[in-house]
Amino acid sequence: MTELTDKQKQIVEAAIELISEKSIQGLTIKNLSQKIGLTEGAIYRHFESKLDILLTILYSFQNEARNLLGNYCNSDRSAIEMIEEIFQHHFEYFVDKPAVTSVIFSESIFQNDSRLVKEVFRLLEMHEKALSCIIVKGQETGEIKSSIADKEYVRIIIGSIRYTVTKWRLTGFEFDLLEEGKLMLKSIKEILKV
Amino acid sequence: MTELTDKQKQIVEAAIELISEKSIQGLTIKNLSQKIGLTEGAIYRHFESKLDILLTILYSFQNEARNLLGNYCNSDRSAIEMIEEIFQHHFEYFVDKPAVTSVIFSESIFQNDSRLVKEVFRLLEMHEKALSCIIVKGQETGEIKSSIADKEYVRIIIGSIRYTVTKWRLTGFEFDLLEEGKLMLKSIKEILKV
DNA sequence: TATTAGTTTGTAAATGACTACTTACATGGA
DNA sequence: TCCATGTAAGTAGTCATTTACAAACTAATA
Repeated sequence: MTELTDKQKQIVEAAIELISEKSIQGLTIKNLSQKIGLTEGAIYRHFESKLDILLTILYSFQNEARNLLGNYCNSDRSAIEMIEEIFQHHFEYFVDKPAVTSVIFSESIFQNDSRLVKEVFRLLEMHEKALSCIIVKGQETGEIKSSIADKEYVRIIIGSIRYTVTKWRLTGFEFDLLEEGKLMLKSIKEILKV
Repeated sequence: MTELTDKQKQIVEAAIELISEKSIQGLTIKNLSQKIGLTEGAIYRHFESKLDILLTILYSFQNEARNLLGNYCNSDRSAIEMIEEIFQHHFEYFVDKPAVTSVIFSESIFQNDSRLVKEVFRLLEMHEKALSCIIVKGQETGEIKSSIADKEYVRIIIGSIRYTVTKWRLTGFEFDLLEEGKLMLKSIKEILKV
């Protein structure tokens, strides 16, 4: 978990792009080295193995999620406002870096290694916990309807986002994800309110 | 789109299991032939290519979906009752054939071929259309709340199911999917009702 | 300041295992 | 006899990874 060197960051970024372009089969050491303009051997000066690269990708996503989600639950702001903010941040992030969605919404590409599956799962759990905490607080303050359990809200919110982004990816990023996100947020708010 | 021979069905089934066990990388002609107890060449007596096998898998899912979903929209039954039935059928089917979920909820494994992506997308659209039609009818009869658009309901329902099944798969099918499905259905009904 | 030694980062070429698929040949039933 | 179905052994290519070797930069030393 030490800091990454500039070269390592460059490799990780190229790896994410490769997965996005040609799915996990496109992530080969050869493709990777060509994208960066090095030979294959050079990659191994910066990472022990291909698995090491994939784990590094997942760790970096975990870090970003930790930084973003870490403080919401201790805040006293409006629950719905915070959910709105998380929505907006995520969709803007996806539009900015579409390649990332190919990695974090395609867990099955990691299925062949249990360590990778474990880290993908951890990433999901971080999001679930943060959302759940916000919702429970909103239910306590009476801001969010209590007849539906927090876990059910989490399922609906994360499920809807994932499905929308998956379709966006499958259609080649052709529709306006931000617009779609606004529509989704509107109906989620309708469902949350008392 | 002709009927499949028994041997072809056997190969398709083995292919689905292989994908489930070791992800798409596990689906090799060698693994496939070993699973069936033949040599690699024999596979090519029944399918032209590996792509042909994958397309056949998707076509068979499309057929099943067509058979199941085809008649709901012309029916005059209660919309919520029909949605309940679709829920139940899907979850029972998944519990019965867990390997299938690894294929139909992991579109990214087909990303490397545009023909495969197209057929995956078709499968998604069949489900969306059927659900949408049921919901619109339910809204017309006043059975379902109209303040949320049918497309939004579809997003929530399909998204929630997909997310739940994905987690079920990632955790090695360890929790009770039928039980989880009941919880989900309860909250979806809460959201649908006027 | 110039030289040396050590470390980092690169290359080119090879390794052995695996990939989808093909070929020439064999068998067994209609 | 012929056709469907099988086999064994190949093809040509790709895969992750390793090896031996060469620059290039750092830092200490003469």
